[in-house]
Amino acid sequence: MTAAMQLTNVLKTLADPTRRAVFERIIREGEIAATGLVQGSKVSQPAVSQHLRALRDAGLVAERREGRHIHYRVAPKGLSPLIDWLGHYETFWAERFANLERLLKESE
Amino acid sequence: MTAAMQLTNVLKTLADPTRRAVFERIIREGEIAATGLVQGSKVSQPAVSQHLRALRDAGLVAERREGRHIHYRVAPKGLSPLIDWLGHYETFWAERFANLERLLKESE
DNA sequence: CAATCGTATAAGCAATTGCTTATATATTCG
DNA sequence: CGAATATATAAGCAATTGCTTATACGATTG
Repeated sequence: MTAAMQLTNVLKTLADPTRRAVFERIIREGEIAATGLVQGSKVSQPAVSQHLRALRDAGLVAERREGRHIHYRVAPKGLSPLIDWLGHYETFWAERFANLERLLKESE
Repeated sequence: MTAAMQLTNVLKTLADPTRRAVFERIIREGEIAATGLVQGSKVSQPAVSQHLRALRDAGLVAERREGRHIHYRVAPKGLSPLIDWLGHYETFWAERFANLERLLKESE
């Protein structure tokens, strides 16, 4: 799996609004079971399950089983391909992202 | 057009590897005509043209007509929806992106 | 003007995507 | 065990996507 492919995966995964909403909800809740995500969702339980699978495959969330429930939480490193890509081209949009490269180095 | 929709557009536009390659080439070249982008591309001239349209619609590139040629260049502000979104959730992946929010404020 | 070059659009098509309903696979409880 | 709960998978389908070839448009040149 090349870096470009990982980046493609992350971008595709976040590009769907419904799936991104699931991801953002996991962020806000910190940790939440799939049931909780289904409640208040516009789509069905299988749809949510499929989105969770996509998020997991992209490395954007991690899961923790607890009895019948599976609790999902964000895996911040999953965003690395995106952050790294932005940082790689930092010099080209220098004004807006002047310090991004330095920031990335600090966070290693 | 809501912020979420703009973000979706940017993510979808960058998620295609061929289109992203076109975007990255424009970044590297600084300014380049569509002809130049077609040369060395794996896909046909119409395909490149369609990708350029998508990039322009997403606000990621700008164009400058010069005779028969149309020169494309990056529009760094097109990435704002993505940067803003990352910044908005900065507190949740605090370690890796510790200073992103401050960075964003500085670059306003 | 006609020919040519650079670019865009149209139409069609195979592949992918995101959803649904139906069903399967855990896991727990009585 | 059997029933109930939590989640995943299967199958099917309409919509979207990215490509192609063919054609149109726009600007320059002779």
